[in-house]
Amino acid sequence: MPNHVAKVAVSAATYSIDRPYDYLIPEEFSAAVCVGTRVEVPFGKANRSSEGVVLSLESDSELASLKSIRRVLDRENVLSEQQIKLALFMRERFFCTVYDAVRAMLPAGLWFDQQGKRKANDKTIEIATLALSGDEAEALVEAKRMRSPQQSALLELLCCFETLPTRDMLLHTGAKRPSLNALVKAGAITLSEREVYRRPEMKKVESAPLPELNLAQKQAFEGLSGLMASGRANAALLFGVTGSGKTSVYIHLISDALLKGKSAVLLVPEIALTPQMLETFSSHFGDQVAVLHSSLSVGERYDEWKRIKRGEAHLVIGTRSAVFAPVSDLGVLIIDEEQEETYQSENTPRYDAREVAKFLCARSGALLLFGSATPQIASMYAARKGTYSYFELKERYNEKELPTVEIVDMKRELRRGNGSDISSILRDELQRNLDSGEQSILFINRRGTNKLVSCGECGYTYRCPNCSVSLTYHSAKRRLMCHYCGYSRRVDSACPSCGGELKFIGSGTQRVEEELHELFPGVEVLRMDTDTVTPVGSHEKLLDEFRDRNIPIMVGTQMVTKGLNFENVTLVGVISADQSLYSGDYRAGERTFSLITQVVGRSGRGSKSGRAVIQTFTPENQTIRQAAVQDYEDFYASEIELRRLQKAPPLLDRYTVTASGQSEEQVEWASRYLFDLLTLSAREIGGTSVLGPAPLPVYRVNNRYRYRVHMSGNQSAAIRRAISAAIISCSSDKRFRGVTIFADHDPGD
DNA sequence: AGCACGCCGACT
DNA sequence: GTCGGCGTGCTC
Repeated sequence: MPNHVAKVAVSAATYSIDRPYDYLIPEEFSAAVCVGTRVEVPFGKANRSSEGVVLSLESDSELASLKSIRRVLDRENVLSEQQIKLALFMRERFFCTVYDAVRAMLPAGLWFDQQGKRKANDKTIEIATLALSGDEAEALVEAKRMRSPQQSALLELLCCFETLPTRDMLLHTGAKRPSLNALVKAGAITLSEREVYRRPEMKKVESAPLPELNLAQKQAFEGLSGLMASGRANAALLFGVTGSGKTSVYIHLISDALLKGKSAVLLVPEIALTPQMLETFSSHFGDQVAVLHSSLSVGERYDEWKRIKRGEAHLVIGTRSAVFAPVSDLGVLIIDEEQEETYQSENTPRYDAREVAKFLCARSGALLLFGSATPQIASMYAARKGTYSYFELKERYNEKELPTVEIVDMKRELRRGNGSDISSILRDELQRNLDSGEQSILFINRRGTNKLVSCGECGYTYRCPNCSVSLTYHSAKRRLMCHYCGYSRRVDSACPSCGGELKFIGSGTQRVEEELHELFPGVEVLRMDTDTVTPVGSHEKLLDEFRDRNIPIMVGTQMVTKGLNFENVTLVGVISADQSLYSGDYRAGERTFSLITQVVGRSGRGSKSGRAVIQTFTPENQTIRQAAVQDYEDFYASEIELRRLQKAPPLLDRYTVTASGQSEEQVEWASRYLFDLLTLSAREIGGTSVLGPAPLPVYRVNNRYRYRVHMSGNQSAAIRRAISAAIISCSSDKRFRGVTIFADHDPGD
């Protein structure tokens, strides 16, 4: 019985009507339509054309009459059966449509623009092939030498290589195009097109032997390798303190997978920050590496995707979306710095790469490895329960001591009359480093690192017209900007409200930089923040400069915390540790611990031992004290107790449902309605609680108001069903037209 | 989301 | 009589 019917996920279907739709397969497409190809189908009353993807093939349908597929959009399937299962899982897990999931899984180059043109095509180059036997060709080379020397030279070159790109041939011989055409006409050579890959640019590196492992690394590697070889679905946590050499374990594990003919995927939080890491991996795995991240061109990304799909690249390194790389026979999937929030997507589909990875590895029997120096409380909880296997690297590389850490009470500093950002203790430590020619890094733990502009007389501040936040001043652009929607405007010469003088309050890196100049006149300070690192690659340049020119002090934001490795840095200072602590969500402690640990870890990576100074207005705060002595165990113990009391994850599953729209009243009503629906469901499910609705901390973004309801319990599947039903009910309610609703599992903010 | 069907008021 | 208002319901 041939398959006449295709079940199709349609792009025009919204979440509330998203289901597989049956379409007839016209006779002429019966060979071309297979599972995982995209098709064009008529949809709705007006039979508007919509894209769709074939989920399965059936012999017939339960429905009496069906519409037919109009066109097949791919020559071969763009999704595997496995990936289709993943898309269906994502719909259920992240409250998106199947097609939303498909959109996230495929590279942008495969999609079509308004005119129906592909955004990236296969790139080809013209190549010439010798059409004569060796002897014949050599004879012709001689014959042509006098009358047509260019033709002769071209032919002679081709004799050595059989086939060559024509561009290179013309370049090498200096011959012109007509000579080449003449050879074609004479039947001496033939021209054809060959597909080439657009490869992202990478520094050329020498191939290197596998790094040597110390005892602890070896034990971790052998344990993990054993799990991988078992072929059973496994997840493991590798807890390795900063500088303990997790990367070496990754390299051995990946090499192990590749030797067994399997592929490997390595997810990193932010590729721009890890050029050193990329170099290391390409020195070991060369062309087997495919890189996927946001700063690739559409063409490059598409070609890397093809190399992976065709089995020409077996190791994928990339950010969040690389979890969708079309690898076959996955051996190991590693998520480095697994606590980072960048693994969670903030746009539709609002997926979490860690959840996707869990699904994929469970399905394929691959090993899933979470690596971190400061694991999520949830991950360590899973390891303690035995859900994850557990491995530890306790020793720092070549048994280096942790930096000595001093906590400075800024309240006391203030009482003593020092109102600046730099305490007397930090000042003395900086002086010590200046004297000894060693380098220091100062870290500012603040979100808005830009200047605030306000009136010195009436206190007026500039607010964003679209969002409920103040505008900040970007000196590079010389404009006031909104961080949430990108709105910008020029700054007035005087206060627009009272005509008073406007003050520029440098709230972050700039102010610290100025204070440093006052404290240490003539000492060079390198500043690194969004103001100084806008163009692509300038981040790297600044870091190289810091190292090569041995600049005494670097001041920066978040970006100075990640994976940097500078021999001569022996002092780090955290200007204010408090900022991330009191954001009001249950993961604030986790974030602060991780942040401080990472900063402190930048110190003393070379032969000299390191120091760290942490400034805080709450020196008695337990999390700060635990982070200072790098006592994760203790932090975990107190944090998990807190979670137990708060009934927070990981002891319960928590979901949030958010309504947003331009009318605050409508959004409020919609969220109230959601709350009522969910409360009813919660009563049915039992052991489930619903909180809210409440406006988000920044309750207006881009002219849209945002309200949120929380739902937690341990019946995760039932909760998800209830949320799905509530979203459908609410978004098909006419009273709430213009309100959009989305849900997240345990979001970070 | 779109789009058609359908059942009531202002117009040629 | 009919043009068009937007309430209601469906999308293979």
